[in-house]
Amino acid sequence: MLSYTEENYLKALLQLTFETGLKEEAGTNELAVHLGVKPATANDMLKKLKQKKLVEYQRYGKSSLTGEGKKKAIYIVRKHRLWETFLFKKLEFSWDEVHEVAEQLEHIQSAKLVDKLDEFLNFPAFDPHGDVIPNAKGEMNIPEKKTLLEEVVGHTCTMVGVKDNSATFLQYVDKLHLGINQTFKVTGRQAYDNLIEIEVSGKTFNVSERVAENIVIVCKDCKAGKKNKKSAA
Amino acid sequence: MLSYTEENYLKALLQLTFETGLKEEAGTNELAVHLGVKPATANDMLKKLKQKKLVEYQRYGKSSLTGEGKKKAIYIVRKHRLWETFLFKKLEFSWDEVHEVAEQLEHIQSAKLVDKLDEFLNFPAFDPHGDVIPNAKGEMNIPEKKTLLEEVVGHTCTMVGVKDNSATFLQYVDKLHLGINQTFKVTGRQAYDNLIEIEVSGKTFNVSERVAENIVIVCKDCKAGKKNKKSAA
DNA sequence: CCATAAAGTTAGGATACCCTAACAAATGTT
DNA sequence: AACATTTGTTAGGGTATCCTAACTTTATGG
Repeated sequence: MLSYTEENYLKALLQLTFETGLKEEAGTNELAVHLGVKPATANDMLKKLKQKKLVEYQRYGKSSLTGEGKKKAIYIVRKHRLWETFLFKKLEFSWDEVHEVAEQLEHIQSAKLVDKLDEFLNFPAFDPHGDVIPNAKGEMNIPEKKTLLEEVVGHTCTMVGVKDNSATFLQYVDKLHLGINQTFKVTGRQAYDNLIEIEVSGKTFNVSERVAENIVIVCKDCKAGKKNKKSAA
Repeated sequence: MLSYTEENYLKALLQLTFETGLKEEAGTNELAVHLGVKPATANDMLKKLKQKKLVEYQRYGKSSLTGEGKKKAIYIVRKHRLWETFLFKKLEFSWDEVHEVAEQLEHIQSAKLVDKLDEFLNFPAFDPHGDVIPNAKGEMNIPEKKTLLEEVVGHTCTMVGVKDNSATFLQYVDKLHLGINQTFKVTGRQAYDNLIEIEVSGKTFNVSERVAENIVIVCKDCKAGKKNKKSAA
């Protein structure tokens, strides 16, 4: 059983490496800054987590998660994002309020709770910020985000966010039967006025370029982004 | 801000005094046993909580909560029982599984979360164990429990539990449109066969004595039980 | 290629919570 | 009332997490 604090270090390492994308390792200072502690403190914990075989660490070197450490970190992220989704969808929290509370909820220990929550929310793929929710197997594909404007005709995509947060825009989005986690198909493009034709749960709409460039989506039909399975080293 | 541990001590004191009913004070050893720690540890904490003016404590004396301490303890109980209700009603946990997880969830800090959860659950009055959930004002009336068999005709009562946990019985209860937190009225009693007539959300049913003695209720029309408001000393 | 800056480490100390062991007060028994 | 038992307290120590300050290693750049 990991402590609250140990879990936070694992999550931080995940965010500094795989999630941020480019790097595979993180420095001690960098980690300390991320967690709001002093380098000396982070150093202590790195040694402890190395003991537990959750982190790869060597004196004066960069650190990274082991397979096991990564698996645990992804599980914490899964819980965090499921709770964010719960707060947003069921308890009417706004997207900017969910993070703080989810930081606490992510440490609740109960496998059954996580599974049931996932089911209760209907197995959401993205959280209210448009970030991927790792599935029950610990798989977390990070698809590339783009706007609807950039999507290819014929592809099916999922809305994960908006660029315009105004009430007017959000109401319009709602009218188009769109919303976070809503999956739909781009069925065509009008040659004359460039309107984008989409099919959302059986209904067809035409969307202007102005609107399309403010809708953030991911597309599984396009080349997949980085694949971050728990098994990846 | 109270620590996780401090909160547990306050809750324990509440349970050993007001909740259990008879006593107004608790001893150091008693408290230690309740929390699974040694008396020396409980002693340290009592001194600390006295400093914070949450507990009344004197060397070699019994301890009790101050008004402020009691208010905080009741709030923790409120959170605990709301989470139990959530797990039971929304996530299909059984009544005996909810406690352990709620022990963790009760420490989550977010006033908005508590309010929204309460609303989401439709302001339940009782948790899955039939215990009263303190309301948003910190009021916690502890009504006397009895069986439906003992209820007076004309009174309105709320089901808070069952004595028989068999599937057969629970299904029957369901058929009568009854369940935890369901409020209904006892409208009559058939002189001939002693069946009890109740009115549940507009529908009328006749219940046998056999069934009635297995349904635990509380009645607000009968003399109220102990009233434990946060303001009580 | 060496001096300085940046990054990382160690030692020693603080606090929160828990323990054991020895001691002190209160209670109960006759 | 005197002693035994129960109850409560203190002193001293352990672990986890954090800190500061002094130090070492690595990286940088003239």
